[in-house]
Amino acid sequence: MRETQSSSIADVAELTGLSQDTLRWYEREGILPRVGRSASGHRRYSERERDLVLMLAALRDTGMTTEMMKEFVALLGEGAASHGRRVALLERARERLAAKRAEIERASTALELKIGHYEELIAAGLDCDGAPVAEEVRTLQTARE
Amino acid sequence: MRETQSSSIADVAELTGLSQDTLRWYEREGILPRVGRSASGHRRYSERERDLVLMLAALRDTGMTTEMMKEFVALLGEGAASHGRRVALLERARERLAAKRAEIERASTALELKIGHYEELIAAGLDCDGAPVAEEVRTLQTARE
DNA sequence: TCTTGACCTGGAGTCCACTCCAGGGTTTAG
DNA sequence: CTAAACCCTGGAGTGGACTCCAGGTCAAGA
Repeated sequence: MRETQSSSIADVAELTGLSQDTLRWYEREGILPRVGRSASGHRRYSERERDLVLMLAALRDTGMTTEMMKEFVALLGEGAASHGRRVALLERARERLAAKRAEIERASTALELKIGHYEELIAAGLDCDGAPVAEEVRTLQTARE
Repeated sequence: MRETQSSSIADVAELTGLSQDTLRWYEREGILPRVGRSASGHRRYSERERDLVLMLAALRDTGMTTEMMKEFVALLGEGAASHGRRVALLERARERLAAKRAEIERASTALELKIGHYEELIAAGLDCDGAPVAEEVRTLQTARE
């Protein structure tokens, strides 16, 4: 039986949804360890390497920074003893996410208030200073572009 | 009675939480219309201008882009007839926010799964391939740094 | 008078995560 | 033999929203 097939960068890009440029850039930045090359110097991804890229794509999609991804890959190299530190890293990512969520919720509330404010003004036929709005202006108010 | 006091850029920065550099940059980019100047060329913000900056700071905090802020200020100049278009702009901001929220929720779910995965492995005393982990390694697993 | 401090302008630099490009090699189909 | 695909490297460019800086003006205080 032949060894597990290796894939080209195009295959891995397709598989993971990362662009070829991104794959090359991850390698240059040391986020992804150097991938094997064919005789002609083209990247050939082994199954292990493919799986690693898939995991990195998943971590990226959790909003992790590339710096954290790099740390995570380093921990993978340390085996099972680093499980605790991996969890800690993931929890840092969770905290980042929680902060972003809080930020969004806050912004959302503020925005709804502001939208409500304008809708009230329009409904009441008033301008921002509380003065009534002329009829011919009111017909313009529902225009959206 | 004297006219309402004008403020220095330092005051307005303090009031709005925007940096002096940001205030100057908003003006340069045309997000904020040119502010009045004193005889010596220093910015003097009138009450109206202060309120406008406060509003911009609030819009910024809703995650609006500076481009949208610029549009919004332009609509302010058109008076009550632009209320509808202002609402439309705010609704665009709302959609951006909704998209970001969806993104975060998705990321959050993925992250919880991943954290759960590692916690299970540690609890079960297994490494990623399902092989048992040696006792002396297990004591390292709870280490977080 | 000298210094300090607040402010001015225009331009350059920063961060992040890519993305694009020039210039070159190799492999495959016709 | 040649053209088209595919890939390589190192370096430069992008976008958004600032942030920093050099070099200069101006007013008030010791």
